[in-house]
Amino acid sequence: MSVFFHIDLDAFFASVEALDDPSLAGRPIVVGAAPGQRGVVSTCSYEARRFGVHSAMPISEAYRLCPQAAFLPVRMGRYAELSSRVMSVFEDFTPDTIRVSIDEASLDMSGTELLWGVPVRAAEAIRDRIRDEIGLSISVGIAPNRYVAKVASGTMKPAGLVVVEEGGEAEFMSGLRLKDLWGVGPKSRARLEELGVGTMERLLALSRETVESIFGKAGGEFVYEAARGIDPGIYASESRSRSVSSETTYERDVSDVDAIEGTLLGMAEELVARLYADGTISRCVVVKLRYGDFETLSARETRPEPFSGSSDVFEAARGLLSRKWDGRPLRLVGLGLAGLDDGSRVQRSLFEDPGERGARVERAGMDAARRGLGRLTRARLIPKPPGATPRKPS
DNA sequence: TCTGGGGTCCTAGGACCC
DNA sequence: TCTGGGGTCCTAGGACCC
Repeated sequence: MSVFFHIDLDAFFASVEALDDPSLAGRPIVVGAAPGQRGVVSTCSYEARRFGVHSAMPISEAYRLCPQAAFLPVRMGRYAELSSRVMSVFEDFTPDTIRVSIDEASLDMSGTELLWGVPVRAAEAIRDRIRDEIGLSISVGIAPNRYVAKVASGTMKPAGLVVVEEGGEAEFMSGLRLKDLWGVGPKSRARLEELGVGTMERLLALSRETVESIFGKAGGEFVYEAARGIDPGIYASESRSRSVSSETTYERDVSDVDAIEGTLLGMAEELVARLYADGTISRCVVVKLRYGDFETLSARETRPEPFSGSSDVFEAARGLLSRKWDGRPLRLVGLGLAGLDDGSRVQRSLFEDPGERGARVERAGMDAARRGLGRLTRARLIPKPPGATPRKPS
């Protein structure tokens, strides 16, 4: 018999802020952009939610709804630190722990009853340890598969503990609202509603063929199975990341090409450093642009051989920018490296590449930076883009 | 003063090859 | 005049999630 736990940290970023500054406890907390800036709410405390504030809401609106809240910046490093401690508690209970994101994990607890007791007891033990040792609150969903456990964990937040017994998956799902169906977002719901399918009950009445005709083969299969509590395999893929990216929304729209290229160069260096640190390579670069009216487009280039360093990436990005950008002021610029590979097959050609010297110099710079010897920065990065300061990547 | 940033996966069309 | 079918790679865009 299979038993999976899905564990979510409640209002994680906001809870960490309250933990680190007890004077905030019980107050509305909004973590995200500063009021007055361009940006959104990243996470908010339950006290702030009572005012209608929620994740992804424009910060200006959050401020309008709840001006008395504590508005705090995202401190990703601190959250990552606590996240690791939480994950290692999970791993004390089962080595089969998948870290789904910074604030959630999926645990295979099958066959652990002799060690930890029945699932509810085990969940309580985990909850108590996270509370006593770290000071954070969790919600747990327990179910015969990872998908239903995930959905269950979200139905009684905060501090929830929801158990779905073997064989009860379909019934559990049928009692939910359409919006609780993980993987079916606003666009898909709107589509269903146009077709008169506004409830889970109506969705369950549709045949597999009908659902596939609405969402296509893959999407339809997902929705059909998910609605019945059959795990569509949401955590099946391997965890190695397939792309890295960085993007910046300017405080004011920018049309100065030097400023935009300066942003891209900084991103190229950051991304290539991450690739080196992970020992991966990429042959595909993507540039993303967003105009003032929110029109968003992207351009990409795939090469036969991996990029040899950040100048290589930057030059490709510059080419894509000149090809795609029409000169209107940009709200956002982004850079990504896709199709990541561990490089084992192409390692030789990478080292024989003429750009290799540059790459080696760059790696030396990164190593030096890690040893605290300071970082070699290209002159281009030093002057600030006039008229617009890119927000610090966090 | 509306609308972040970092990811994943899917689709659809075109190029190209056999 | 009509004109295969499959497979792979690539590109651009979009939906979704945290």
